Amino acid sequence: MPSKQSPIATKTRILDAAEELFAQAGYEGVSLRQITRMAGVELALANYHFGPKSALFLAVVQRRANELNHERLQLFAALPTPPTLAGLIDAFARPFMERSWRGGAGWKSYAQLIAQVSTSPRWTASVMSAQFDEVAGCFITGAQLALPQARVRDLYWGFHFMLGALVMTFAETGRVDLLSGGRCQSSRLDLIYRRLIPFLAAGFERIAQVGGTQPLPRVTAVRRKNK
Amino acid sequence: MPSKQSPIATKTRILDAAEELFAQAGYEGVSLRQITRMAGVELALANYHFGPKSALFLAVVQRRANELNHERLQLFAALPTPPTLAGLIDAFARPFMERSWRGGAGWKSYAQLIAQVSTSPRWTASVMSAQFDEVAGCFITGAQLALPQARVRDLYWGFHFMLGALVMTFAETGRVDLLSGGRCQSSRLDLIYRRLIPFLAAGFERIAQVGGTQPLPRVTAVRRKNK
DNA sequence: ATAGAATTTGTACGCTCGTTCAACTTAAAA
DNA sequence: TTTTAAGTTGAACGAGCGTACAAATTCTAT
Repeated sequence: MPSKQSPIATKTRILDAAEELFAQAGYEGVSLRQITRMAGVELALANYHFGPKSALFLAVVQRRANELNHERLQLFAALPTPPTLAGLIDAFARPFMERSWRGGAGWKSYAQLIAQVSTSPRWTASVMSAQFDEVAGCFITGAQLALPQARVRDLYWGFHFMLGALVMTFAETGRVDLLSGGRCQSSRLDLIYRRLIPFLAAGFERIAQVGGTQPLPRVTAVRRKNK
Repeated sequence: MPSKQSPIATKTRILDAAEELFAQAGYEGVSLRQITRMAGVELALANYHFGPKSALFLAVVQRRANELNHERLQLFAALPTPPTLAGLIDAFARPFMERSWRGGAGWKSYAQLIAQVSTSPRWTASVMSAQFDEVAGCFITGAQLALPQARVRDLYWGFHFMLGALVMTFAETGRVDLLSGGRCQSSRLDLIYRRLIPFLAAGFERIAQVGGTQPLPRVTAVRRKNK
């Protein structure tokens, strides 16, 4: 006796389960059987609604990407001209951060999933760039206004470093919890955020000043001597 | 006719192949058959030399971790007292960065593998913390000397952000290449490094000053209004 | 030279994987 | 009410998976 509910309910349940499991174990680490079992639906429904596994994965990523991009653009538009650097960084980071913090378990899983996808070369072009690079371009444009003396290339690198710090935060691996003996908690995204924005703003400002011209500390020579 | 060579040569070939493939597709994304095929050895040799697949994965991570940790500690010891902040960051980042840059394909794969492992909750405690947290603790100790006015908790968060930027760089996903239209190249780790160290040093300094007390830019109010 | 240990080979087992499909049930349109 | 489409079910397919093991080979020490 097939218990037929609204097809969008079925699709949502599959997406939710896939989101959580993919975030925990990665694309190949999860089987369609695990996903449909957690979703409480039959195996074949995954294929019926989404096609092959890879398309389901893409659907999981896309579902929340649009909402994120939309709000980021809204916040960009609401900035003054020229924007402050901290305001620009906040406008980029806050939509994701706030949802991961209090948007429910789904958004938390999504953030962890994006964190893993961001560091894997095989998903970069097809998933990350395809979904997020348009808005990233807007960020760079805003950064040029906020730091007009900076060279564009340095702003790209700043964006790259910013992404790294964000991604590491989203991942919520709990490593800093272990390392600090509990003094820091990965789950307190609000406390992290208060430090993240000044950290990144200061980094951008320094990069805008010195670019790639700064001589590096000469620790290498000492290493050679000791070896 | 079994072509028997030195067993350490066999083990090395398996480790090299596993390292490269794990870096490309993750733990579950690679089969022992793929690994042994690339290594040019029989399937059963993987089990004979390393035991189950999970032990092979751990062996891949451990092989280069010891060398890294050792040199990091050497560089720490060679720093003046108190260390400069940039020197401390350099001592932590350079061993990995320099090997990933010109240490050959193996080190490059290893860096990409560590980047993926770093953002996956399931490997954090058993792999990342177990291998690298002792040296990470030394970094924090040094940071306390370099920034005596900072609260320790803020230094942990600075370390967390630094790890994120490092990991994103190691991943070499090529995303910034796409985003910048070729103006930036993920593979030019030397050029990135010149910007990474000042970026991180400035971030640490700012965090040491303001900690979590900084009020955030009030973009949220605008968002509410627009919605 | 030969015994014994270490390494390599080839094959096989049981299991899970993604995908497919015809039959069946439900909802909506005529 | 009948027709038609959409959604669901359960079973099956071939393929690849990690692991195990006895036989064959090569090295090492006596």
